[in-house]
Amino acid sequence: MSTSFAEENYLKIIYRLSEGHDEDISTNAVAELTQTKAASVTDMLRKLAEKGWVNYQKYQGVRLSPAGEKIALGIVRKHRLWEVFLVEKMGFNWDEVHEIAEQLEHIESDSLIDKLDEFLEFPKTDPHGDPIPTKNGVMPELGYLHLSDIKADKRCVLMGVAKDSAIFLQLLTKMQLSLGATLHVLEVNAFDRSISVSIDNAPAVFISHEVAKNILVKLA
Amino acid sequence: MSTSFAEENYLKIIYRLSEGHDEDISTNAVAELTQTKAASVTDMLRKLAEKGWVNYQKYQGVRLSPAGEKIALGIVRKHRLWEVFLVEKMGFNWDEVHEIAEQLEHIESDSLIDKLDEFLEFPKTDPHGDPIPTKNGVMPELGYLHLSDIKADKRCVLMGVAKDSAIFLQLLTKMQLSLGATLHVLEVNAFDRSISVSIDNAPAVFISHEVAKNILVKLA
DNA sequence: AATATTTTTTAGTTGGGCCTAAAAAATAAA
DNA sequence: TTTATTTTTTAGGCCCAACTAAAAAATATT
Repeated sequence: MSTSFAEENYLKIIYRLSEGHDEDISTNAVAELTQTKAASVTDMLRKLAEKGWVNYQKYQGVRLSPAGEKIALGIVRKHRLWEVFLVEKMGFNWDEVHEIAEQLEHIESDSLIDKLDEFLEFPKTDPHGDPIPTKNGVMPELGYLHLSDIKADKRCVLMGVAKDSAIFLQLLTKMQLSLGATLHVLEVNAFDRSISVSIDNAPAVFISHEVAKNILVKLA
Repeated sequence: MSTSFAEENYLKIIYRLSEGHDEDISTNAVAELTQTKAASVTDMLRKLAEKGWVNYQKYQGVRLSPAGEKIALGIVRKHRLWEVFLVEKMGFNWDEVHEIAEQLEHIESDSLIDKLDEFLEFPKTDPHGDPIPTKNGVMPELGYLHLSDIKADKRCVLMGVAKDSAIFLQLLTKMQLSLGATLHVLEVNAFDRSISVSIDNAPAVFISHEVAKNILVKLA
């Protein structure tokens, strides 16, 4: 069965909202991310349920069926591979690629994606450190920690971001925070939960809790 | 003003039908290429005329306005650049890229196309020898001849094809006819207008008029 | 010039995906 | 536990881009 542009977007968004927990997703949550109204979401959920891509009971929220998850993972895979292409081959910055990848993720050609994957030398993560689902629909678990959870005196490496809005990414760039940076957490400031961090051994700077929450690291 | 997927397809098809002559395009001709019915075309032509992209008077046929031509050339430019990408970078054959490029041509991002153009080292033609419109909307005139018009004893070089259906292209490949091949027309056979041609100095083979008509060459 | 044929347009529908407004269900507060 | 609030669904419409069937215009034929 073939999927429309709109259907693919819904499945992708339900997937995103489901990551990391096991509760059903509310109609309103979907409406917010799809930039539509709750009534429109209800319509679409009924259709998706009919096609067997979600489990949906009215007033009970929604979750992806195995078939729906497979489609969603395919879209995420395409999105992230295209992002790698845009940054690595086309010279875009990591804050510029999201909107373009939102379009490219709907291009339908399995052989194109296979060839793109090979051309990019089988990347494991996208430019924001997010894992790229495998061809057979498995999302690798990378198990990164949030910088906001790192204790004082620990050292770690910046592996990814938990948010890819352009203004957030631009701020990181301004602060010299890019993938692979080594971070030495010197102090956690109780007052505002900001942290003092030495980035790549430079003199320490403050990082707000809000920012630290959205930075993913692994301990060095 | 922004253009929908469907509108872009209509403009592209009207452009294609207009190339090389100065008559208005009939509703039926458009219907055939868009794979829709004449009634649907009439609807769309009215809309395109309202937006100022075509000149259309009912029962009189249609032609692109300067604004419409500019949009059409932009689509064709994207289509052909993506085809170069698919063949040169992704390793597709020239008969495999049309459908994928039909999708990619609607991706909206000027900076992406600029970067793609640069990445491909500013190609002048696509994998079928068709000229790529410039960024400012000019279609280069290459002035090739049809192989069917070449006189006996002349030598020429295969520069392009006038049709890009997969079965035609696959036949050419089977016959060792690819871009850049040198062709020596030995004889024009009056009976069926087939021609005897030596390809890259190999022993002569027959090429039907139907095939020769769709091969573009320049004299050597 | 009158008639037949072909092409094109109009009129009326359809389905996809969205909307607003109102009703119904679920949840929170008194 | 009754009432108020929030969330979700239904009902009814809208716009886009397609469709069929019938009418009208253009073109071809006799």
